[in-house]
Amino acid sequence: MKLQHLKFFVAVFEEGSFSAGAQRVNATQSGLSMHVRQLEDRFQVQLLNRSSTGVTPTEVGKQFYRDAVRVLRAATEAEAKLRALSGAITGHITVGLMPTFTRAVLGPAVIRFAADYPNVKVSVREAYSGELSRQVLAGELDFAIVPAFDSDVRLRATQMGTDREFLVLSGDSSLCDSDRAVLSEMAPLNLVLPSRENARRRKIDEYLATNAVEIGRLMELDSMFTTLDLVARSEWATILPGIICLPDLAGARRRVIPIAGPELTVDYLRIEPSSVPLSDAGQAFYQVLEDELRAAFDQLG
Amino acid sequence: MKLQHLKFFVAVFEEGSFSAGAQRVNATQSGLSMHVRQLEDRFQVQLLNRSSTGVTPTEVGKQFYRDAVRVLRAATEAEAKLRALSGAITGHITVGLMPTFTRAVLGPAVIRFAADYPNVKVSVREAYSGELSRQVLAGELDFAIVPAFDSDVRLRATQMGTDREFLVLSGDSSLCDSDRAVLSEMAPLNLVLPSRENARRRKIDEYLATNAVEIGRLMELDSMFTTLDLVARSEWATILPGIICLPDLAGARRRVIPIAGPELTVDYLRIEPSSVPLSDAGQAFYQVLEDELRAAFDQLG
DNA sequence: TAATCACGATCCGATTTTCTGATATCGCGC
DNA sequence: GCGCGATATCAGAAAATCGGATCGTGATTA
Repeated sequence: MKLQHLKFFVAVFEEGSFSAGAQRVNATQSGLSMHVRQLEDRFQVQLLNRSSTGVTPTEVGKQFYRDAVRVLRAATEAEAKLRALSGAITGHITVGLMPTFTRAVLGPAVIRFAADYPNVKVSVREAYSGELSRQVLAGELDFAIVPAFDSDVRLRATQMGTDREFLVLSGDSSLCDSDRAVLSEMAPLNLVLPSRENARRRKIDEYLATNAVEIGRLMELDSMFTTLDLVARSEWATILPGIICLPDLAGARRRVIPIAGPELTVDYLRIEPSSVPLSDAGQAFYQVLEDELRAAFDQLG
Repeated sequence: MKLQHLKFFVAVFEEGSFSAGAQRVNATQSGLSMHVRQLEDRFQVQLLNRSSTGVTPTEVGKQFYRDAVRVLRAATEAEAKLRALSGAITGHITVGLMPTFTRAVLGPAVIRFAADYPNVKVSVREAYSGELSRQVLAGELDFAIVPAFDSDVRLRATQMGTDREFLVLSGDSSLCDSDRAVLSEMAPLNLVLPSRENARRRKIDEYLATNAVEIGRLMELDSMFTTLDLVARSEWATILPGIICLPDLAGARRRVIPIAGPELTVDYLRIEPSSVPLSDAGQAFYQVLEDELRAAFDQLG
């Protein structure tokens, strides 16, 4: 089995088509067909069900996909580190992160990055999404991670992952005793939320409206730490993405309950100027961030 | 970069020689030379220092080695699972484990194995090493994991890993307040140890003798659970391998202190009849065990 | 000091694998 | 029944891999 087999299979799997997969990896459709068939023949399994409209994975195919991406991830990481150690990756990158990232993801990421890429200097700016996209447009940042994307042709956006939002209460609050928070069925909440300039806020407002959630009092607070502190020691509640709740999951100061019926989610996007490609150093740092984000998701389950 | 590059590099690295590495992977010396050189050229790094007596890795080479084995491990695991899912791996295997393994490693291992290899039935027998090697010789076990190896031509042994031994005391004992236990400098200990038939015991006796450790009273107990219970609620102490201490590291009932000055270690070996090759199912189960052992080592640090 | 030995680097021809582009085939909707 | 969009198949070209022979180089030995 070669890496090529895995790479091609993953491309077909993700695109749902041999032809589309071939485009993505700059190869021919027949090449991919052969490779996947070789895998199936060698191991005597069916990975994909072919039809004239494309392909759908079998159960075995889905499981193998997970293993395949793990292998590919490890391989590209090994390559990246080697390139870094050769001193080829160097420079100074400046990235912007939404406050969510700076609590649970940034810490481990910078530690690993500093060790693996000794020749790269990193500067991190923290701000909300509007300000971040402005800075990216102004060329002040190599890239930024933002929760939502106000489409702009001058920006290129790539999806990084999807997180769930959680209801956060003080540890001794009696407002909710279930392990899923159905907001529309709860007593009117006193909510602390970020201001309307915040991209997440807009999505939350929409959710509250469409799901007929009753709100008691509303406080606007654009400081993450103050919000967390306030929630811990009062009956005020707030709504936060999963990755920022991680440190609270174990502790007792705050209770963290997934929002259900229906779920409320946040998408994390990377945005960068569409005119200039991301530097090697920037890509490397993004890789590490993404990796840590994935690790955080795994902890959330 | 291809898997072949990694496989060849790892072979050369571990054997410390191109020629020896070539033998191991059934290839020619020139082939390995080319592959490693390609890696070095492509990434502009020096991985190995060549001399006429063999090769020694550079710092970069050592780091890359770690990444390389991670990739290869992931790849072989993916292959194994695929083979398993095809239903090709089937049968009934019987393995023998020393009691150490049944506490921290066996649990996770059987859960994973049952999920990944639905067509294989596993039976586990628990016994001390002498009894286990007898059963392997009698053909009653596919393989066994034992702490030491009384060389016997009818058995093939492969090293699985090396673990440290720890001194285990009750949680409120005052016998040792350091985070390393230097036995020769401590007050005479009351020790609970397995009987002399146990292979670990022989190594412990040797250690106590050569390091002039003073022993107070000695109790022989061949039951792991009774030993743990006794230690928790009395001033008796015992000596146990790291992986069996894992569940105690967090708790307060027992204190677990690494033995130092010098270290005391255990080697885990897999033994099987040298006349018959290990079945695919047996190899698969061993892989999972090894993987969990490695995970346990990682937790020990 | 010279012969020997063990090892890695390099070269070249034979072989095998891999990739492509064209063509055949299939299933579905119209 | 026909055309569209999809995959499978095939044969030739290109590329890589492999293996044996040869050369250079240190360390060791007589």
